[in-house]
Amino acid sequence: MDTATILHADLDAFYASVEQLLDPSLLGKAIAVGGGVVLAASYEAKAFGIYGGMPGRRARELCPHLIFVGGHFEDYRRLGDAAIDVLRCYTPSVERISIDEAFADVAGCERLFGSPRAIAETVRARVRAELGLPISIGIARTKHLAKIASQVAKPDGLVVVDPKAELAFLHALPVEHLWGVGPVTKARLAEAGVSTIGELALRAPAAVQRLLGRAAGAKLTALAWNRDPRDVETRRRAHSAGAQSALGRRAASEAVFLPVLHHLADRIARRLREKERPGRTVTVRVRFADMRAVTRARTLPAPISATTALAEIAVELVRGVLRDHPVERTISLLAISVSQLSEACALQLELPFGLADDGLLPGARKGLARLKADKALDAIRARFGDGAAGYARTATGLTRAVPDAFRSLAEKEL
DNA sequence: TCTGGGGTCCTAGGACCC
DNA sequence: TCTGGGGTCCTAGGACCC
Repeated sequence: MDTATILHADLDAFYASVEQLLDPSLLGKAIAVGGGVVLAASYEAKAFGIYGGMPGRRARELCPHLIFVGGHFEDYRRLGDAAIDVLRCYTPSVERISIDEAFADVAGCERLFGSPRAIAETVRARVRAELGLPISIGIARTKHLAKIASQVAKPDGLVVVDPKAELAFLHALPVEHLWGVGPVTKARLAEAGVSTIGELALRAPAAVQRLLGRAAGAKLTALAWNRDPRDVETRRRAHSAGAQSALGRRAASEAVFLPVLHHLADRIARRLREKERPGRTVTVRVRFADMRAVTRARTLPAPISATTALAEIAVELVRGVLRDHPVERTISLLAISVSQLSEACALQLELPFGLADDGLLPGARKGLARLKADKALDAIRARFGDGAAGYARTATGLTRAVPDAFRSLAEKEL
C-alpha cells in the first residue's frame, strides 16, 4: 500500500486574515476586503452568507455591521510567497495553484523531516508563528483527496486520509466536494438521484457519461473511486492571458468600447512582452445588459504582443459582435484573451494583421516599429511608474470596480 | 438589486487534408 | 448517383476553479 505523501496547503480566508493581522482590532469581526464588490470575507462575515464576488451593497444588507477594508495588496503577495516558501523548506516538489494555495509531495523527505503529518504540523506551526496566519493542510495519497482533506480541515486544521480508509472518507461526502462539480453538475446529478460521492461511485460509468458528457463523466467516476493520476507539477506555465472589465450598463458605442479595449489590450500585451510570450489567437467577449455573453475569436498566422496590434484586432472583433447583434444597445462587460502563446523566443516578427491584411513586408515593418515603441514605453513605466506614460486612449478616465493591484494577484505565471 | 477578475478544460460543428 | 474515415485546426459556447 502506498503511503499518503501529498499535502494540500491552503491559507484560511487569506486576504481577510492578512487584514486582521495588520490591524488586530479587526480580529473576531466580520470584515470584507473591497467596497463596490466583496473581494474576500472573514469567517465571521461568511457566517452571514457573504462571499467573494458579492456586490458590496448586498453584503451590507446581509450584515449591517460589516467592516469594509481597503486591500493591502503588496502584503498579500509578500505573505502568500512567504507561506509557500515555508513549504519549500521541506520539499522541492511544490506546485503553487494560486496566491494562497499549493500542493507539495513529501515522498522521500521522512528521513530528514519526519512523517508527512509531522511535516504538516511543523508547516502549520511555523506559518502561524512566523507569519501570524492560519493555514489548513490535507494529506492523502492523491492530489484530489489531499485537496478535499484540506477543505474538510478548515478552518485552521489538519486532516490526514489513511490510505486504508480512503473510500470510506470520500464516499460519505456530498458530490460538490469533487473537483469539477459546480452548481450545474450538482443539479444534474441530483435529478438522477445522486447526492453523495458514494452514490456516484455506484452508478454505471456509461450512465454517468451520458448524463455529464464523455470526459466529465469519465473524470468524475475516476475521482469517485479515488483514481487521480495527476502528479505534483513544479513548473506550470499559463496557456492564455486575458483581462476583462465590468462596465455596469454602458452604451454599445465606440466612445465606450474603444478606450476600454485599449486599456485591456495594454494590460495583456505588457505581460506578453515581459515574458516574451506573444500569442496567435485573440478572443473577445462582449456581455450584454441581460448577462448573455458572445465571443469572437481570430487566429493569426503569427503571434503578436504589440499593444496597438492587439487592440486593433479586438476592436474589429467587437465591431463584428455588435454588427451581428444590432438589437443590443447596452453592454455590461468587455474581455480580451490571448491564447496559443508561443514559448519564449528571441526573435519575433510582429505582424499587425488587420482584418484586411494588406501586404506582408510593410506590415512586418509596421509591427516591428510598434513593438519597439511598446518596449520603450515599458521601460519608462518600469522606471517611473505606470502613470508616467501610456497610450492616450487608455488614460481616459475609467473608474474600474477592481484596482489593478488586485487583478495582478490573480495572474498566473506566463 | 442585479451578479468581479484571472484562468483551465471540454464539446460540437465546420473546413480542410490525406 | 452517391459519397469513406481519420486527423488537425479553428470557432463559439459553457462549466468550473481560485
